Amino acid sequence: MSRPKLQDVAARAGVSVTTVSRVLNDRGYLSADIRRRVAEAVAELGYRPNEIARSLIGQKSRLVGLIVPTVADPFFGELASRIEGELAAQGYKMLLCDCLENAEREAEYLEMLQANRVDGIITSTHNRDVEGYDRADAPIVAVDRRLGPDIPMIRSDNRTGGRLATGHLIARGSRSAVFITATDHPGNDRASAYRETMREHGLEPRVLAYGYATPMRERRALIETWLMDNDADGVFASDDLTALMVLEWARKTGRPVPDALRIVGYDGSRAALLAMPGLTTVRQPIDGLGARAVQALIRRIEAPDDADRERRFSAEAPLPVELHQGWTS
Amino acid sequence: MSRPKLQDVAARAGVSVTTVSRVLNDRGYLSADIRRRVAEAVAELGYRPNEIARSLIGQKSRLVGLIVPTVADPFFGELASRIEGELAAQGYKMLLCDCLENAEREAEYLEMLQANRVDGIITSTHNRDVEGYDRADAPIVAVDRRLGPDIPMIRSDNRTGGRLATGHLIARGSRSAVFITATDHPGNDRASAYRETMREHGLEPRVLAYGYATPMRERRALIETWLMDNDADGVFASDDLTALMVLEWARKTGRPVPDALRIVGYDGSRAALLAMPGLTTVRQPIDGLGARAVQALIRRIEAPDDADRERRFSAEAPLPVELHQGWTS
DNA sequence: CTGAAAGCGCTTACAG
DNA sequence: CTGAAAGCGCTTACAG
Repeated sequence: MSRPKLQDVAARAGVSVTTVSRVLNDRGYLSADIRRRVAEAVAELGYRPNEIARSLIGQKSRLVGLIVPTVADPFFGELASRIEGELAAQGYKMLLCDCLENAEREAEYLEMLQANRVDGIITSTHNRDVEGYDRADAPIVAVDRRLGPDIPMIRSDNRTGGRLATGHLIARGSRSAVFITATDHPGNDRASAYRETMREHGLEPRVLAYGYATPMRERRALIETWLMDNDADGVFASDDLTALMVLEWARKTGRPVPDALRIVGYDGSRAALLAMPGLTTVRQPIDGLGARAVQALIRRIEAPDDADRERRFSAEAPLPVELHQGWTS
Repeated sequence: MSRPKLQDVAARAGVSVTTVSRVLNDRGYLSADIRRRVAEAVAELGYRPNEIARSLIGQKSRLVGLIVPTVADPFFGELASRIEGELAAQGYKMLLCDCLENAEREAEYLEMLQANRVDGIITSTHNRDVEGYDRADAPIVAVDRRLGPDIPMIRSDNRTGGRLATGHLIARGSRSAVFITATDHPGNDRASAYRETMREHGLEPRVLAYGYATPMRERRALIETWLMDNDADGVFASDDLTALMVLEWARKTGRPVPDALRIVGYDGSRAALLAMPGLTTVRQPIDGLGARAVQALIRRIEAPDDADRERRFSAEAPLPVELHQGWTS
């Protein structure tokens, strides 16, 4: 027999579909006898309400879309994991959209999510010029990304993170640390914090930006070439994978770490620190970012017209980061 | 104005909803004029068909559920990324279910996915005793997990992987290599390959199994204690993160790698190899696993009664693995 | 070539 | 306390 529907349950319990629906949703007064009969019929048939039909009526799907560059990256993987966990706890399901750092795909995903009537969208890519976020009709929350005045941006304290990392490198004796990042644009608080801190100590900042779209191999080649050509006694990498790449390069080329080269990463995902607890890095509160993003989104979903919200959000301080001290610095 | 529906488009184009639907789905003969008028109305209104309504009718949702331990792990993160990419290419969306290695959650997710009428499920956890897979009414495909005779198991060649790793350790001079894994059950081909290979060389196999549910810290403590108490000149870890953990322990305790301790990991995710290209490891074809899992699932979805299928599947060889040689062995 | 009507599986006023 | 009917936004026979 194919999937039982409400009608089948009703027939079996000897009541109307209305009544079954009410028992299932616990609405209105139901006699104990009816409740029992319906419950029995549900159990006997192994009935499960069709959530698609429910969504169609309720005008809400309890579905949320998550757009990330890729969950193959440990930081975004952990972020996605936390967000999904938080959503599940609140009764929401999550559609995963893995953009592979491709702006076109991101735009398509944005369309797809809306066609599937998601209740909201969390986005955490860094593609530029993605059309459609402004005219989306679902609430949106951005993680570490400025998307527009109306879209809450959840983030941790990149400025303090950048200052911590740079200040630490200098305190450990580095005079010519370089900052390695994907993109060096004005909104990159880690970059500006790095520059500020270097200048405050009378040191010359140098930023190496490899670009998001660069494939892994080229990225590695680019960074290694730069390090070969430019003397640096410290590296502040904007993510841990890059920091570990530099560490391996140092081993390969015989540069003693940390004596000749101090290395500091960024993110502090569990996977990265499990693999390499010795890495000095700035830990972002990934759990906190996920929890806050979900909370902000659900607030927007469930109270779309809350006038105070914007104000409260803009008043919220970014989440705190902390320096994890390893042996690489 | 709220979301336009088919009716609004029809009114604007001056045709019936039937006609609009046909234009949208490109069914039957439509005059060029009508096509144009409908297209215009769609564009002007920014109309997007409600996929939920479509699903309700079509009896298919083009939704697939993916159940994994957690995408915070680089292997499962990369696997999820590939699976999602492959599904998207075939016009399917993916609901992510991150179990956090919790069998209860897995059972709930299984219910939820069916209530949401997913067209199929891909599962890749290792929880035991999860009820419900046998009586699920959606096609299921398992990745590296034996779930029952009717459920295709997609996997790479664990046996060869285990032999490669163990044989390599021995060839590099190791006499007392230990195999570290989550669970050491009879179905673990890597474990049996390790044992076989050790015995073939007249060496005594030793397996350290820490258990899936063990939290990270305890896992680390357990492994480190074992290594302290038992002399081993080689480690074959069943995943790269564990191998890297051992590597860091060796550094901390001053054991020269590879001279005193040879280390081989397993999986070879891009993230792990990017972070630590020097790690010797057995690379699984993660892209291939994802592609084959999706292909198998879609075959089941679109041709549910293909009698030859089982036979073809059981005949399919596991995907090949390869040894990536780094400096840790 | 196009439209009126029924129906997908539910929920929700509205009666009684 | 319970049920008949309308409707969520679409698609699909069935007519014309």
